[in-house]
Amino acid sequence: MSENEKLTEERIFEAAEIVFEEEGLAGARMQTIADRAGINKALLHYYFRTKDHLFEAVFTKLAKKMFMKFTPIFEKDLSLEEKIRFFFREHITFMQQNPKLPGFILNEINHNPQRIQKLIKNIDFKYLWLTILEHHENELYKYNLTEETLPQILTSIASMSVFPFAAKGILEVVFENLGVDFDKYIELRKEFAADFVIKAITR
Amino acid sequence: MSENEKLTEERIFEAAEIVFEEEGLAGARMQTIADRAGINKALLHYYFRTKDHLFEAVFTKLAKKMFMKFTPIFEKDLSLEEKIRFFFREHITFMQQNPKLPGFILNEINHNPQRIQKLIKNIDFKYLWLTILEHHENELYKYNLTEETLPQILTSIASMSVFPFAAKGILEVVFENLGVDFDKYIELRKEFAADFVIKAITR
DNA sequence: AATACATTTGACCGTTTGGTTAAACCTTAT
DNA sequence: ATAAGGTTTAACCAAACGGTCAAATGTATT
Repeated sequence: MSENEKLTEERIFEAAEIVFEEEGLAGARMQTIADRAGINKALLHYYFRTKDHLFEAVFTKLAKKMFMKFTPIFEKDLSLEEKIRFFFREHITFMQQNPKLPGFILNEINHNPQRIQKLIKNIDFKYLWLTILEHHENELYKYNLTEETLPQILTSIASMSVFPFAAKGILEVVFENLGVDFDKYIELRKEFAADFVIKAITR
Repeated sequence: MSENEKLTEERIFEAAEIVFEEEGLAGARMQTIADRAGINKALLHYYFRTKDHLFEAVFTKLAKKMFMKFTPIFEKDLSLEEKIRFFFREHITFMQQNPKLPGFILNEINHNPQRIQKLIKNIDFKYLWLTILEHHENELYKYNLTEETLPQILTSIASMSVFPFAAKGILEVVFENLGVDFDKYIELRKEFAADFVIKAITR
């Protein structure tokens, strides 16, 4: 019963993750999710009252899954360069396993920015910056890292890893034309992106 | 009459551009487009038979508008460094005027990759590479530019300019927390991105 | 075995959606 | 003036959609 319940709710949730990720909130159909979970459509509403409830649950979990991959880097005891290399390796590997996640999250946030607000509103970015200051005080000059350059540098790092997946649909077509394999390109990117960024920010 | 026809069709098309760009194919409603164009819904189907027809027309125009901004750089008579600076200035300025375009196009292509195929299938990327070889033969070594690094470098350039707009919804919330203004960040990015890339690829 | 309660289903409901139709309207050519 | 043909509209349609309901089924408690 409680065993079975977990199973059913889990099956629904997993089906919803796949369908929402593929079709988006507007494109997803409750019937499709029910079919994929192998259950009646009414049972969907028994566990998650409305489509919005179900989507909210799925989105929150997936968004956290995504952003959680960003923060732990700040806490590691590594040099800045090692942190950058570590980030690209870990983050790109994670996206290899969830290639549709970046596009899904970016799109849904653009369609409804309030959704992300409550997820990251309680993160204190100023504190994060102070942590960097503290841990890497002697490296700041070497990398020309100031409070002013920080937004540019951080978004550059994020873009280098996220963009290839957010633009996967285009890149695969372009690469085919060039005889380049997308998966190999991604594998190479783990190191290329790290080299690229470190070279760019080192004085 | 023919004057009026142009006007009506144009009004519909412009309304459709806005609605599709904001809501996406799945989220857009024909009624919303009709309202925005100030006409009857039936008139929509008189000019563009189906929703898919209308979307196809809008998407093709917008996608071309976007990709057209990429190609002319190859033909300019500038040094590689000047080309990179020129690209970021022009491309980011274009996106400032169409901030929702990148997210829209990326998302729709991910949801239906065939759509982009016929748009860029006839572009010969190998030829583009040969053009670069020819125009910048003596600069290739300086920038460590080879047929193998080209995909990594080109996607890095694209990501540096496109990502901030594709992730606008997230960045605006994060920046608010940091006391950073998105528009000022974008203005600064035109030069930062160029410096960043040139520094990264110069030996 | 009987009660109570949670789970699952098929049938159903009201609304929204993309799309159609027949008639009204407008413009132009004769 | 009127016939002809393109343009615009209100009313309508069938299908798809999110959501509900009462009944059926399963499960644990006494």
